[in-house]
Formats: sequence, structure tokens, C-alpha cells
Amino acid sequence: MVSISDVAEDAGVSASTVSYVLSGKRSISADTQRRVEASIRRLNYHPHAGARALASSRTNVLALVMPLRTDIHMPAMMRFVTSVVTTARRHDYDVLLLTSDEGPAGLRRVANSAMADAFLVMEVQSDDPRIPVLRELSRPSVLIGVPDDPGELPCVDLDFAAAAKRCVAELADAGHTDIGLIGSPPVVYERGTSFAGRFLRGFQEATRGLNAVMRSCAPDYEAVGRCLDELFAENPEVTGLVVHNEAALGSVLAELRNRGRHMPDEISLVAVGQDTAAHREVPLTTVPLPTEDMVRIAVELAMRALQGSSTPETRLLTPQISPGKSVAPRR
Amino acid sequence: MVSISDVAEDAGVSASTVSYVLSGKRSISADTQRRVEASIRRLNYHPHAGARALASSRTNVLALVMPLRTDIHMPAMMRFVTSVVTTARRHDYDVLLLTSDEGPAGLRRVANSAMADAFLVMEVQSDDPRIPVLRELSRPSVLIGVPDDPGELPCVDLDFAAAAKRCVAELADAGHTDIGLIGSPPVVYERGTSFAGRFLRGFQEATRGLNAVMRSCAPDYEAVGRCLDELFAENPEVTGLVVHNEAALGSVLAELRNRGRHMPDEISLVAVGQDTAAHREVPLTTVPLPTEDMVRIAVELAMRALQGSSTPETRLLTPQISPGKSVAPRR
DNA sequence: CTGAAAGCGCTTACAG
DNA sequence: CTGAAAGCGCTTACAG
Repeated sequence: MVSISDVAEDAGVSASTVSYVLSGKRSISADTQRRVEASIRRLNYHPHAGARALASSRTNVLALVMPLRTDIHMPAMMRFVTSVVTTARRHDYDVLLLTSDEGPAGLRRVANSAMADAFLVMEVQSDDPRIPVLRELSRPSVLIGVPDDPGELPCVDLDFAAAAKRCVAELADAGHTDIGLIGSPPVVYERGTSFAGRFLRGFQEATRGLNAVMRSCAPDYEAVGRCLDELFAENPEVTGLVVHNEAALGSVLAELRNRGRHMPDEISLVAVGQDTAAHREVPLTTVPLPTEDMVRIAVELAMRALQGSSTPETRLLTPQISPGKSVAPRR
Repeated sequence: MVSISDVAEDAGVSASTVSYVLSGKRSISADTQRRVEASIRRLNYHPHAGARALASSRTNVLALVMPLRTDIHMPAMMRFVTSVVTTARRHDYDVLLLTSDEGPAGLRRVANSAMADAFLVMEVQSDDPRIPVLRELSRPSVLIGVPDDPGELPCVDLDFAAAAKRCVAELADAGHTDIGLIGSPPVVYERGTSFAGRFLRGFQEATRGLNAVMRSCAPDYEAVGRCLDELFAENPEVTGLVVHNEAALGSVLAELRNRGRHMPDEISLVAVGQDTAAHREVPLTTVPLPTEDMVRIAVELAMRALQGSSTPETRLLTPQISPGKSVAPRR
């Protein structure tokens, strides 16, 4: 391994000068700078991460805590994960991947063994058991999702209440008065996953004065069929559908077709999520999850917390609608 | 931060003794052992990862290199990633996540700065440009996927040629003589992604003496429709379908239904992959990707390489068939 | 603008 | 069975 003293020797300077060239923490003469940089390149020098962490108490590693549940929509998660890696790299950070299944002990282990400088936590629930643990850690963390009581922890999320309102408005504006919601699976509400509850409350508020009906829906084919049957049984007049359940979306579309409800002229639909909105028979009107923006903000909040200039804040992103052809005026 | 000397003081021993208790590298009296372990627990001590890496030249970190392409089936990738994390933890390893988009420089950076002990590389292509880089690194790597010339690098993959044969056999055994393959998207073949080519060759071999027809198929709705039209135009007698394209599977099923080809009595189908096999209207007969097994073996190969006892080998897993209700005897 | 040196927290020969 | 000490490769006051 090439070490800093190899570079120093090669460039004819001291090790500390090499270090300062790398960090830019003190001014260096143009000539020295040039020689050191040349040596670094020539020797293909990379500072030893462990040595650096030991000396500086900085790892330049972000720990990403992902849920290990299987009832989560995989493509959405994967987008988050890749986005975190590419965003972190822009700040010269690498990403250590943790699953929640090691529990609180895993978080403590990584924090106390100085493997990461900060934590990014995905899929935060209303009453997330990880929150008290994160709070007592010696390192900052940023929540993706909003718990009931974030305390001092910064949070980022889509404003799901506003998203629900946006979906309903899109349908109401087209004249629909009888609107159904295909929501997340029951287990998601039971667990108190924060975004599901916030979306539901937004939906309920937005449909005041309209005829609203809601079904929580597991993603499997049979459950989706049952949900639709029940929903239309409760209110046969439903002509507008909001789907907040990416995993079930494919089955919902198939089952509507099976039931002969043609989209958009017989049933209008707005979906939350984006996965293959463009790849459908009828391009969907969607409220996409702004993954990139959420991750960018989350990483920025983490960087700010690491600089010590952090004021805890909850950032709710305003939902945007992406128009497709799945909403038509009510006939 | 609690350091090893804090523990040593608390337990009334030297720091080296604490270290040896932790590593088990020399025998310790029962009494000392007990006292040290008690102190470790009481003080909630976790060794500083950087210091440990510096002193031992071991990080206990595995770097997982994932592709950044968007044409990859996200759920399958996510399963890999989570599986790698949980499997690595069983070996007391953590996982650093890298994307291929940093290129060769990214691999060199991580290897030379001693951020990881070994590399696990996903989605390896036939002529993967990362292979020469991996070979010159000072650290071992394991490929998930089989390139044309793995050289000294150990590989793990499903035996995709055998998988194709297994699929065809399932249909042929049911009396089908006209068999179609819905393959991966054109871009996957163009890129020379290894598994796609091996599957195709297996399919071609297995269908000798039968009437075979093949279409490479993008996952979007229109492309799937076109593929099916072309496929049935080329051979209207096709009654058996092999689908090696998880992303397109949903659309294939929808389009078969749209065309009035009822499964399984009018069209039999075998799919490679597993994602929601059980959640379909008709449960699918599938050849699942043995993700867990592949990852377990990949991690074991990495561990063995780190112990120096590595003989480079290519491990091709035998495909299993998981019976559903999507294959019926030819009428 | 630059260097010599202490110190970060471990592991591991060396010694007994 | 155990300890004292060197050394891993950095960063950063301290000094000039």
C-alpha cells in the first residue's frame, strides 16, 4: 500500500504538507501543490480510510438503514437506495447499508465503532421503535418519513396529505363526485406507517362533501378483486379512483379491465407512485414520489448536521401531478 | 468514546488482554475472560473500526458493486442487495454499497483506501469492463454472473442454459411442440449480459426437433403487444410460452388475456423469476432465481478468498422448477 | 508557507 | 496465562 510518507518522499515534502494539500486546510505554495499532486497521481495514492477516521474522527461514510420487511414496494426502495449512493458520492461520502433487523444493537454497533458519521433512516413509522435509539446515539440521523414525534430529528417526506388532496382535486375537477381510494395493505396501517395514515387523512378531508369510499388492499390478485368488489358494492356510482398502493396497481388495472370498466371513460384513475406509469395501456395520471429530491434533501440535512449547523426541521415536499390519460370528465 | 484502555482499566487487565479476549487468538483464564466481558458489556464497548483496520489491515467490510442501469428488474436487484447484507452480517461483515457508475476509479479508490476487504460484483456481463480492473486490485472479488473469461475470479450464477432446458422440458412433457420464448429486452442481448445469452442458447438446444420461435422484448406495454403479435404471426401454432423477462411478465399475461388466449388451456406458460408468481390470477409455473443460495455461496467464496484458501471456481446452480397451474397438456 | 511530533485506538510480535 | 511496547497511516496543534 502506498502511504502518505511515500508521497511525501516522492514530492520532497513532509507528510503533513501532503495531508494539507489533500484537505486544503492551509495555504500551500503553487509549486509544492503541483509537485504533491503529481506524486499522488504517479503513485496512485489513496489515503487509508481507517487511519484517516482514527486521526480525524470522520469516516466520510453514511449509514443507510433500510427496512427488512417484505411488504414494501421493492422498486421504490431500490430507487431510494441507488439515489442515496449517487447523492452521497457527490458529497464525497460512501454508503454503508444496514437492515433494521439487527435492531437497536446494530445501530449502536455502527455508531459506537465509528463506522459511519451519520444515519439515514428509510420507511419511518409513526411510532418507530428506532427513534429513541437514534436519539441517544452520538451521531446525527435524518429520517425519511415523518413519525408522530420526531423530536430533534430532521425529517424529509412527500406531503402525503397534500398528495391525497391533489389526487382528489384532479378527479373532482373532472366532475367526479363519487370517489374511491385503494389504499395500502392493512398491515401498513396497522403498523402505523406514517405516510399511509397521512394520505388517508388528506383523502378524508378532501372528499368532504363528496361521496368517498376507501379500501385497504393487500397486493395479491385475489385481495385486489375483493377490494374492488366491496368498493363498488358500497357505492356503485364510483367513477373516480385514487390508488395509493404501487404493488397492487397492476392488479387493479387488470381487474378493472376484467370487470369491463374501461379507463378513462367509465372509470378515471389517479395513482401515487411512478413506477411504470408510462408503460401502461393507458398512460396514468400520477402523483410521483419525488425520490431524488427527498434523497437530495436528506443527504443535505445530514451534511449540515455533521457541520454542526443543524436546526432540526421537517421538510414536506409539495406533490406535483404528472398528467396522463387516465382521467376523463364524468359522463 | 469508550476505548480499549477504558475496558482494560475497568477489568484490571492490559489492553492487549482485552484485544485477545475479543479475538480469541490466545488462551485466557476463565476469570479474566469473565471480567473483561463484563466490562465490555457494562461500558458498552465497541472497538473503533478504523483503528482496528489500521492495525490489522482488515475492515470486515464487503463492497457490493451494483449496476446503475435502469433496465434491470428492480425487485430482483433489491432481493440481492438485502440478501447480501443479511448474509454478510452472519459472517460478521458489513456492506459498503457502490454503483458501477463511478467506474474503475471507484473500485480502485475503495480498494486502495482500504475501505473494504473484498468485492461482490452484481450483474456481470459477458465481456465486463470491470473484470480487468478487479483482477488488478489487491483485494479478492467474487462475480455474480459468469463472464466469457472469468480468469482467476470466482463466479456464482444460476445455470441459465439448464434453466431454459428445464422450462422447455416442462412444456414438451405436456405435449407442446410449438414453443415460443419471450426473452430479455434487446438492449440486454446487445450488451452481452451473460445470463441472457446462456438462456437463449439453452433454449435453442432444448427446442431442437421442436418448432421454436423467439422474441426479444422491451418491458413496456406496446413492445410486449408487438412481440406477441410477431411471435404468433411467425408461428400461429404456438401453445407453449417461456418467459425470461420478469419486467415484461405482467404485460405478457395481460396481453394474452386481451387476445383471448386463456391460460393454461389455450396457452401454457413457464416463467423464469419468482416475483409475484403466487399473486397471479393463475399461479405460475416458474423456475425461480435462487437468490439466497447464490448470495450465500458468493459470500462464502469471498470469505474463503480472504482466508487465502481460494481455488477460483465457477459455481452454476441447478435450476429447480416450482409448479403452478399455468401449464396444461396440449389439446 | 512548511516541518517535526504527538496522538487517534487498535493488533501483534516479543518477553516473561 | 499476561503485559509493555512498537507500529499501522493518518490529522492537527505547535513552532518557526
